[in-house]
Amino acid sequence: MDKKEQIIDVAKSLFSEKGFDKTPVAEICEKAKVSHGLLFHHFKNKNGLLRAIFEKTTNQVVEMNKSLDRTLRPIERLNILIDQAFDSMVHDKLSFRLYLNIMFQPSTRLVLADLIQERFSVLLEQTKYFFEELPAEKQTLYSYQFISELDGIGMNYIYSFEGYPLREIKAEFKKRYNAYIEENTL
Amino acid sequence: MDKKEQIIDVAKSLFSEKGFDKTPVAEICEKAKVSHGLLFHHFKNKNGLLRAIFEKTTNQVVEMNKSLDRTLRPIERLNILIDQAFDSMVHDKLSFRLYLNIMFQPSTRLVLADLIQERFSVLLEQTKYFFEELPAEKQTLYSYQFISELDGIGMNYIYSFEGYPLREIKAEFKKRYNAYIEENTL
Amino acid sequence: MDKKEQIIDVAKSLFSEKGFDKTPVAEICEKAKVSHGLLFHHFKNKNGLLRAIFEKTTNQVVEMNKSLDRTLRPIERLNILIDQAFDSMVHDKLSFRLYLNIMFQPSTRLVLADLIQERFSVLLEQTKYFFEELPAEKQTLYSYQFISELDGIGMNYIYSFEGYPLREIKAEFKKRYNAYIEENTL
Amino acid sequence: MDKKEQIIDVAKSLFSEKGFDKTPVAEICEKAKVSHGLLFHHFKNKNGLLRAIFEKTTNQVVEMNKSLDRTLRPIERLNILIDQAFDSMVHDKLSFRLYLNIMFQPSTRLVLADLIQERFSVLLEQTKYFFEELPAEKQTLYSYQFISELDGIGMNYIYSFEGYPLREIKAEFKKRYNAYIEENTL
DNA sequence: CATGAATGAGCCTTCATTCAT
DNA sequence: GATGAATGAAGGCTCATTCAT
Repeated sequence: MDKKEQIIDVAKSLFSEKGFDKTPVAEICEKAKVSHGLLFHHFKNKNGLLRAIFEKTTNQVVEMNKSLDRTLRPIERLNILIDQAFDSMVHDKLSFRLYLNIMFQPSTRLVLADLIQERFSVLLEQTKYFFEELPAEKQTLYSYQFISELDGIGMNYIYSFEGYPLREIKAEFKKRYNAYIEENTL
Repeated sequence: MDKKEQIIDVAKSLFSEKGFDKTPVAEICEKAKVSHGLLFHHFKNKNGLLRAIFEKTTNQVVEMNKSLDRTLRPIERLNILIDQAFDSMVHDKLSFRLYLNIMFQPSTRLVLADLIQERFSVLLEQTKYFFEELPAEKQTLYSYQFISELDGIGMNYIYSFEGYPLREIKAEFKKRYNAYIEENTL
Repeated sequence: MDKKEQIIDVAKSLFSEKGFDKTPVAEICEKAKVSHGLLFHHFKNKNGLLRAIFEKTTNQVVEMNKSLDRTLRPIERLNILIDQAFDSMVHDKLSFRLYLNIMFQPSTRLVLADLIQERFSVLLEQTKYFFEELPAEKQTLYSYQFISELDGIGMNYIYSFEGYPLREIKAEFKKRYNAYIEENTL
Repeated sequence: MDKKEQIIDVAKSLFSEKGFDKTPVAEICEKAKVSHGLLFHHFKNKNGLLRAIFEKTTNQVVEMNKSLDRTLRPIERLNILIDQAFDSMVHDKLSFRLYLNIMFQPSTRLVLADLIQERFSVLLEQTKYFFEELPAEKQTLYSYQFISELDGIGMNYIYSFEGYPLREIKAEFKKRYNAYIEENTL
């Protein structure tokens, strides 16, 4: 039982649930059954802990993307990714809430500025790759649009009061991006 | 110069810039040139101030919507609203940042729970109205989708590192929602 | 009973007795019967409190000097000052201990750098004035020497283990500086 | 490369530069490239390390004194010692700063109480020896005075803002103590 | 001799809120 | 309406020291 990993897990969960700023270090220690000192032994700061979490999550996202079978056609890979994306909205709300919390809290955003920048660049590149068969300017446009819409859907779904038509929205979403690729591929 | 209004303005600006939690009441007082006592005379507490700001903003959004000329056809009203929405992303980043900050900070979200619920309902209803000529289930679907995508575009644009293709995305967005209406209207 | 002044008094006493770094703010508050918050309401920092104390002491030293009757001859004024200086070693050990503690703790020295610089300049100027009848280079030399020796005597006396011959050293000290003036005045 | 000696050197340097209290053991370990465990293996605790340093320095001072050629006349030995003392002010500021820091920090003073007492006694005895040809009460007086003045000059020089007339002060100092001996020796 | 994970007490500081004037 | 001194709880962080390996 690696205590460092334990701290990260507990912290991620608490940050997601209560927000970074509203999570006392003391509570993390308590829940992770770890002394105060140890947390600061492994992480420079509360901020440092946040960075560690963010980096870990970025890696997971990138890995997920890399794992896509490159022998598949773009449109097939795209559909797999869309499935994964919507799946994680449903099954990994934790990560998504934390992501939203971090992104729109100026203080944390600042702390992670470089990592956010980096993650976004990677994501953008990987997304463009789905549209590789399209003209360059379309690749960029659709990528930004793809990411934006996915974010928007996620953020509305995650905190929605019942009745969010996720299934239908996903269907529509999938249909549309398939169309983008197909119409330009003819 | 109404001091109460002054407090609201300063607070809104600071909350947007630094985040609600990271804005000390003391700083609001200082910048608004008002004593601590006065602020708490006008607002029950810091949360009360936030609620006042949120309510005011909700009203403005609703007013904006109501002001749409009801003699116009839905598709025309829709296009006007889309223009307004994208315009405010560009010219009123303040409000949008504050909105995002508040929505995804569990603590503030809780404080405003009822107001958020209310604002969303109103927004959803008003949006459905654009799609009144479509079948009911489409109205709901497109409304959720419309709001989600707009949020997603806004949040990515507002915090983007240069190069966000807002103009093109807006064009695509407009084209698409026009199509939704037209194809179902035939 | 001005609470701010109360804090200063208690702090000065504690800083002197235990050293600045070893004096918890909590203890100052406790002894001054003042809340934690108030201390930080009046002083920016623990450092700010130290600066306030130092400034106040500097003013007292300067006032003491200014109060010397300017109609007296330099040599008379000098003797009065020497009396005062040795008196305060005996009766105001508090200030002297604090002074020594502050001066030789790199951290506090840094915090007070500008104030130390300033105090020293004023002291040097005022001291030179005693030797105004002497050639310029002697004025400077004797002033530095005067201050240095007084510091040295004070610091050895203040923490000495019994038996420090303060009286005799003072006599010798006085005799010598009188001689400096007289021999050059002929 | 004896690690114990290495620790002492690094610690002495850091204590001098930042002050004992403001030097974390961790930093000593880091700079000395030694683990925490090892430091506490060699020294009982941080205080123990300080004591080791102090004792070592005392020995060096005493050795310096002992090395004076006993066949020389007191006045000659005195002049050699004065040269050495002023030399070390210029070339071994490190030790002097540490000495000052330790002496006037109540906490460290307490930790070293016995060693300080001891060092002072030895120093006083050795100093008296320079004045052996004088009457007993003069021996004591001049010794205290000699030590005090030397301390005062050192502390003002070591932390002076440019322009300290060390050379002239030394000349005056030497002249005076030579005079003390000569006039009493006639 | 050597390492470094782990502990826990203690300290400075922030900040929303109250209340006498 | 208006002020600002005063409160007190809570939080982040440092650091000497121990101990299993």
